Amino acid sequence: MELQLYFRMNSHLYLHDPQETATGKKILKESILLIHKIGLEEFTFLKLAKKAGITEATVYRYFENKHRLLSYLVAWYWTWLHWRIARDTGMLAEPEEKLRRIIRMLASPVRDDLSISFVNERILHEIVAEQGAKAYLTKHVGKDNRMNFFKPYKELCHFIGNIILECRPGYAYPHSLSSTLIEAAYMQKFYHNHLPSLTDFSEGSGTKERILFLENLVFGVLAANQK
Amino acid sequence: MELQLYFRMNSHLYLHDPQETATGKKILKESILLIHKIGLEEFTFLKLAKKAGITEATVYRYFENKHRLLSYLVAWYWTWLHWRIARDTGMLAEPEEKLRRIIRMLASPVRDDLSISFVNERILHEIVAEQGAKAYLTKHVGKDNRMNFFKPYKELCHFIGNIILECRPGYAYPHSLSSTLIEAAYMQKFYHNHLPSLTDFSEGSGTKERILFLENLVFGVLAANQK
DNA sequence: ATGTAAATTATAGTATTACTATAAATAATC
DNA sequence: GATTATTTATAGTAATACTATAATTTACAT
Repeated sequence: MELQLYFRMNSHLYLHDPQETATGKKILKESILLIHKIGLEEFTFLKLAKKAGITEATVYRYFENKHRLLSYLVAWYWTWLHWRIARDTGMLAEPEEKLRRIIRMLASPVRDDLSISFVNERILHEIVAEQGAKAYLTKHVGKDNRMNFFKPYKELCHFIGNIILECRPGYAYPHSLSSTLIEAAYMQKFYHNHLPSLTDFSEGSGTKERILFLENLVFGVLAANQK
Repeated sequence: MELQLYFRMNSHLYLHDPQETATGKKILKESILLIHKIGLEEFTFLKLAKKAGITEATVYRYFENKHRLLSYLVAWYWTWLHWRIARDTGMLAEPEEKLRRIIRMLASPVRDDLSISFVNERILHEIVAEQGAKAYLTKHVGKDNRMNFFKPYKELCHFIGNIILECRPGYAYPHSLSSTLIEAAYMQKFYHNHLPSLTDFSEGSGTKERILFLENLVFGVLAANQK
């Protein structure tokens, strides 16, 4: 029996739980590949259906529209990353050590061999980095928020915020620093790939330099806010 | 004779220079109001045309599509902000003082009485904050970049990066810190408005707190990277 | 095994969107 | 005042984002 990763998702994100059926899983798997390949704007349910060997109407039975599907995938991603971060920092004693590990995990590309589910996490990571912001940059962000679509992201942000507070009890902006850190990790990667003059990283992967920048940023701020 | 603000824009952004005709200016003015009102997803050239009292085809004579129009508006905005920042920091002696002024300008809402053009800068500022990222979060970001669509943003980023370098010659990440600062200023405002638990700001405008957070961030990093 | 209900998928359609082609009107210039 | 260039209007098309309903498959109780 194969190990399957399963996260219970907010039921308002879907019409029909895609994790429950083979067709649903195929929709998730293929939509990740297709959104990654052609981008959210070009992505349609018809193209997805053809790629997945099902009909358009079938996709509509699972997801109201492509934005909901994106929100689902993004929520799944943050849930997964949070789970991984919690797992990999749990045994560390010092909050500074935890923070260092988190920065490394935020800034590093996802390795393929970690895929133990029907989701290609490496590709999904790239989708989140390149278009994840579109999940909330909408006019209906308030409504979506009231339905708790962003809960996984918020929980990760709080998790990291608490570690920041452990490092510097009394620091006034743990959540703002946490959300800034997460955004900067993904943003700097995007900029380095596509608009490199907005960064100071040399050609190549740049992962190490990005980690150094983020460490310098976070620990610089913390050093300036001594206990 | 009325004072009119005019920036020469990258000619690849439009098919027909909207700043040259009354109809063109009307398109800019009304598109800002409409995108702000209904969001980029719901925004169509037909709706814009009806609102502006012209036909859809007329809009297409000026802009290839709505994404180009957004790119134009966003580029205009960064050009305008850069001009304002250069103007308001030029007479300041100390780089730290300049940086403080820049942070204030990035984090503060735009006041209405500054509108001396056919563009409503206050509304445009909100568009850039809420959906400006969509201008580059696309599959064709590389192509757009090669056509220099993002030059105004890059130039602002370099301008601020140079001031950071004046504060700390030898600091390794002036551009990354600059782009992170700009993004964080807008992002924290968006979060504060729509996903407040990702920040630590109290209800109300939060402008002062956002400025304090950003100052603490930037000057904390700089303090940790002593000359 | 078989009948019935429930779940799932397929087919067919509609209004809107994102354009293009071309005709008509207006303005600019000599 | 005629010619040319510019601008706008009209009319269309293929694709998109859905909805309604019919057909099929699956589930499972007897």
